[in-house]
Amino acid sequence: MQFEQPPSVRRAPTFHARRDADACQLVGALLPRRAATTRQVQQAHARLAVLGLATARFLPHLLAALPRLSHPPQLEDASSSYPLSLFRRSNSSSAFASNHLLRVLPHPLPLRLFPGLPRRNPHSFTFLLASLSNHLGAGHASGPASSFLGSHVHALAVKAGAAGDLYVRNALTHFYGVCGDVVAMRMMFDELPCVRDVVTWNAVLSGYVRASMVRAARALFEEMPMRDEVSWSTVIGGYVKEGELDVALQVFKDMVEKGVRVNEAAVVTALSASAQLGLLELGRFVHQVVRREEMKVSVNIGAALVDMYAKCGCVAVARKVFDGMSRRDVFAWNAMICGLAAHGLGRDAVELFEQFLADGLCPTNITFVGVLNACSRSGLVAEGRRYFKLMVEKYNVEPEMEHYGCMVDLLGRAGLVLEAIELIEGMLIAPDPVLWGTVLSACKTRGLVDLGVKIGNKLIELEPAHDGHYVLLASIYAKAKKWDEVREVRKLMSSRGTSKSAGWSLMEAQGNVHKFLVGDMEHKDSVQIYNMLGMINRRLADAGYVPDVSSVLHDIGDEEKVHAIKVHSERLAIAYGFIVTEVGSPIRIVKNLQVCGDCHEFSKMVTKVFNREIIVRDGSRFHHMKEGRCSCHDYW
DNA sequence: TTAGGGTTAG
Repeated sequence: MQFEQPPSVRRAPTFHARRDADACQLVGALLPRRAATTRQVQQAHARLAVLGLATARFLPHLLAALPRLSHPPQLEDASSSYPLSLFRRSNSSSAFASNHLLRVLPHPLPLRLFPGLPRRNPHSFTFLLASLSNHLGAGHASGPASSFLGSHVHALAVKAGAAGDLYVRNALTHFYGVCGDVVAMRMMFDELPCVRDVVTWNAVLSGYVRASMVRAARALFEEMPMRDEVSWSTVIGGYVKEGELDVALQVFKDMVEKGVRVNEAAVVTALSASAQLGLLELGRFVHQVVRREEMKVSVNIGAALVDMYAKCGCVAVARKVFDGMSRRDVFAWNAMICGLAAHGLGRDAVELFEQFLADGLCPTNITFVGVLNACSRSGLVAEGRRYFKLMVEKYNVEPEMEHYGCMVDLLGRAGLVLEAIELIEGMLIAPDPVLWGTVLSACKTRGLVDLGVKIGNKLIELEPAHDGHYVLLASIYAKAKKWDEVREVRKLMSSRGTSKSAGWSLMEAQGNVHKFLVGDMEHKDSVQIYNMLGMINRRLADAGYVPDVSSVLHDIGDEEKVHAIKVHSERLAIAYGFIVTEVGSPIRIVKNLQVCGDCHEFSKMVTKVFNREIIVRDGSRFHHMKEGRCSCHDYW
């Protein structure tokens, strides 16, 4: 890209930068304060040219302001080869331009260019290592080969006398951590204890977290002579990564209580933990911290809030946060689209997706998971087919197992079971048995006993340790009232040593989380809970509710089946909700498994008879029950 | 110049 100067400007008095700092300041004044885009840097370049300042002294500062390229430069593409042209026209007597070229170019160019760079300094190793770490951290192959690359750079640094530099050592420590080479990382760390700062400690901490060694990370965290907000957020992120969500939130609370400045990463990870738990009070606590600390609701925090509110049952609040965001990235859109889908608001999700496309944004594989899931939940067959085609043909997104999962579910639920089977059989990748499980589930809802039995037996043969297959097959038999067969399946299941995983329900009340199991007598208020449940049952019976026992798999008499159903964890949670929540406020429950057919009927009836709203998050979706109806339209 | 984070079907 050439910047010709008009003659009138060429005669204008020229600004002479006495020092590099002046040049840096002037270029800085032409750019946004943070994270400029290539386009913005080019605009600043044009203005410099107009001022007659597009010189070797100024250009390196433009290079320094450029974002990293994600693809190797193409010479015919002005914006991607722009860093190279800036570099060529820069002052080659300093390492500054070389270092920023290393930062901007994607792997493997920095590694290739490094030996031939006209000027280098100890910092150059840091830039090179950061480029390698970024590449590996973005999910590209790591392991012994990459670690070897690190030792190669390490050797070069030793030869250049830069290996003692704190920044270089930190970058090396981080690099080994990214490769997963914990031993090499630890050697770097242990070698020169005198050359350490908080970044060194944080690099090791993150190495342990990456290697899923959260215990080692915690031990190191306790041992650290200095900590900053990055140390805290790394530990919180580590616990979230390992699924220790309650510990993650406890560490976040400690961070707040100790008065450590809460940063964006800590908030985002704590929100993610609350979202995964589905516990609204915890999520609200994190949101309150954001407000109290007067933190800016950035794009990342906004997206995390949308996700949290959606996953904690407040899809309307999620939408409010989403609509109020001044800038939204694809993460925010994805969270909102997936959130609407999970709440059974398929048409809203599809509408939002259309708006997303109309705004000219590029959908990712996850956007399509969300929109296909929305179609499947709301029975939008034609739309689902159209988006699946669009995904492949227009957006070049390779269908992954998740997308097939949505499509198989979409077709199966709509009764197009044979088409679903055809789709699986025509797949280019080996189908996950889970897809057959989805078909099996469709056989159950559609009452296709023969096909279901065939697929169920095949699945049990394929994965004998998977309890879900036995459960589904048994419930297909149960629905057809074939109790002998139900007994057979259960016998087979227990002889193979598998058993239905225990279901539980959670309820938040007064800052505590209450967990219930089926027939649970552990709760301190058990007597009251069972009394309340008895009262609810009597009122429902008066209103004409008759239990449907077909979802109970035990080979016991009808009366006992009724009893087993009566004490499902969800009902205990509802009864407890009647005791501890205010009259008129909704009862929110989080379950690990899918809600059973009869509990679903029971809960709907409760909302009608007692005029209470019940919101259940089960293993995969939300049920908003009100006035005897559910947002899932009994379609789940 | 180095360290930390969010969205995913059944």
